[in-house]
Amino acid sequence: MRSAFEAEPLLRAAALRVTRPRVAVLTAVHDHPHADTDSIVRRVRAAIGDVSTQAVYDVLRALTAARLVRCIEPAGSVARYETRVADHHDHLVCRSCGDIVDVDRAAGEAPCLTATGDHGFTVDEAEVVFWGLCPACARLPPVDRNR
Amino acid sequence: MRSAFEAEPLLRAAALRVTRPRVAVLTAVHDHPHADTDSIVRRVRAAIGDVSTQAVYDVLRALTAARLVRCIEPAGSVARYETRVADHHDHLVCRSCGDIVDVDRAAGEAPCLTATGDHGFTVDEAEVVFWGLCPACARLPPVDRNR
DNA sequence: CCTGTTTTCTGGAATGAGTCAAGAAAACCG
DNA sequence: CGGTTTTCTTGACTCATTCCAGAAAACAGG
Repeated sequence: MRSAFEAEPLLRAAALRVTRPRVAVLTAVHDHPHADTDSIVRRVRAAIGDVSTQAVYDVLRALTAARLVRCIEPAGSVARYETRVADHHDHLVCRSCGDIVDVDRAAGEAPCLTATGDHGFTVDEAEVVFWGLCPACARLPPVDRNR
Repeated sequence: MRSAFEAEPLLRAAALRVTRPRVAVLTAVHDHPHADTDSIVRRVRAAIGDVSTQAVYDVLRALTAARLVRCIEPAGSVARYETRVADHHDHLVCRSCGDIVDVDRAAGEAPCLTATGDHGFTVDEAEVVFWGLCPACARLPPVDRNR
């Protein structure tokens, strides 16, 4: 699953050292949005051979800090990552199979729920998660992932 | 911190057996909204003596299934619980200290971000989390809880 | 291109929230 | 009061994630 995606320039632009694990992780996340750490580890190993689990965790943390990837953690799920960081989109999560898809947020309505009575908080982000069932799970008997 | 809150009738109304652990857990969650499991365990033990950790987990699951409490899991935080289940409110989370406060959602604007292009999902809930800094942390040097 | 400095990666052990399972103990029904 | 069913206890266990110390790689300067 080769992609024309070029990880190296992105890493350099972010002032991050270019290493094989980093290129592989960034590419894997780009090619498989919403993947969890474990599947990223497997894809990275398939791509460049042995890589320690720790390295992947470190890389994901570095990439997240550099805003090259974004970490999403829906309730009841492990951490997942995506490279779509430029725009502000939200997520749709299937309660049954855990599948996640992006939903564009119509431009103007960004923080449409302004925190009235914000208790003095300085709000910098409004995160929206839509919960429901994906088409496939909707027509199957309820599997009940009790969450 | 005795409260006039009566857990027993709520349990009965939900067709749940009334046990000391259940009453204690429900009361603790009511009195300390957004508490995590560990602090609930400690409060319950302070209230009624020895209770197994497992019992608290079981009770919280039962109460959640019965919709007497709601479980919230902001990214980077352990599970937290609240008894405010009737209305639909959102949460404001401090990036620094993890503190959570409720924000009322103005009536009409419920799922104001209608999932346009919903990929065929059957959406049943829109969850909104506002991220920022609480007043106390806002005026302190950045503690950086890197999440 | 070689060397030193800094950052990253390896390997292995550890942490901690949460779960599983089997039997003992309570609740509730009549 | 029994009998049934549900809940609680105990203790082992899973699994994502983190910590640590040393080895290896990347980059900057010569």
